[in-house]
Amino acid sequence: MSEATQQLKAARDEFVAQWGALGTQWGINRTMAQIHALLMTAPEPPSTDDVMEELQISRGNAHTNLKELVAWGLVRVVVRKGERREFFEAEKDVWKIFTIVARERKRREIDPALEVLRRCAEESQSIETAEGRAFHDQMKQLGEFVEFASRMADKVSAMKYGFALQMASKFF
Amino acid sequence: MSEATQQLKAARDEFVAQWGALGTQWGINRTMAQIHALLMTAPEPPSTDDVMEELQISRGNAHTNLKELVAWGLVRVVVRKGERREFFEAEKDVWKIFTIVARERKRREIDPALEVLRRCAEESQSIETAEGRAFHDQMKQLGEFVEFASRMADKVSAMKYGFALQMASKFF
DNA sequence: ATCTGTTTTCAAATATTACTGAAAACTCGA
DNA sequence: TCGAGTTTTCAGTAATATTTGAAAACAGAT
Repeated sequence: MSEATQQLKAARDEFVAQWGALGTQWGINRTMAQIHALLMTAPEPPSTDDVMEELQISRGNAHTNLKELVAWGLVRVVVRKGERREFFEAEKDVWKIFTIVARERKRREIDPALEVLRRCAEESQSIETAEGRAFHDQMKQLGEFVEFASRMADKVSAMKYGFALQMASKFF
Repeated sequence: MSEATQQLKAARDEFVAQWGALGTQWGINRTMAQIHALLMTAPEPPSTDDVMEELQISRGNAHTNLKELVAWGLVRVVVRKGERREFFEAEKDVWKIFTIVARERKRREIDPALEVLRRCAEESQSIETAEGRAFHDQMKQLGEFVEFASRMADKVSAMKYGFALQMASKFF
């Protein structure tokens, strides 16, 4: 193996390992993040077995996390003609990755929060004590803010990257 | 206990429980989120023992998570004159909560990612193969985007709520 | 200096989450 | 319809994260 190839392998391995560690702090499981890193930096879409081998993980694990990445929309399944098995290709465009992650996190983190806040505000609507009103107000304020944040996230996700950059440069 | 008080207690308990569950998906531990919910809706700042009792948790657990909330800046320690023990008061202003969480998540999630990307881009700088260049470009693009996102987060966090609203209404 | 109520620490116990390995269920070609 | 290659599932196991409980440290009050 040439010097250059070795260097590249080292850099890539580090990226995979570190991205995995980061994933953990992001509330994403380590393996899923590692696979994502691997696919993002793969010259050709790997198969399940390639992933298993590179990361030294079991078939079940590789399969589950690849499926999860596909469910997020961060990875596409590719079928090659004449090949039975599936290959996996990561989205590499940073703005697309960003909008996908933003949408997904909104769906998982923001929408359920809104639901909770709405229900709590509703349930405390009619409580006539001072404490009751304070609680109701708190729920309402939180709910309105989260609603606002949610809308903003939608708007930004729907933008083209160029437009976002342009807007940013105008404002800041 | 009056009807109204019971209703309120029920609503509050639900909020605490659900906020705790949400916290989990946010990558925040359940107890920390529950305590936060409890404090946000407390008419008076509770003591460690109050928290222990309300949530039925151990002293060590209550203590650790209260400290963590204080470290985030979401909770303040209050000392009452003539009282030896400490009471804990949550920040209730939604915009402040948002900016604190944004800052903290940036510090924990974005900054380390930037660091990794920068190092990988640097290490692959000099690799002259096609694959090497592709890897380097990928790292650079990711890095530049994360850098951009990071700056935006800073700017937004530094805004006054009114200004943010105004800006939002102008743009969307 | 000692006592008392309180906070802080941390090793051990528990709970949660992720992973493995192997078997079952597909899929397509012959 | 059968069989080889591949994907999917899942019960058991391993790894990780959280919580407990009890002891140590601390800070006034006497």
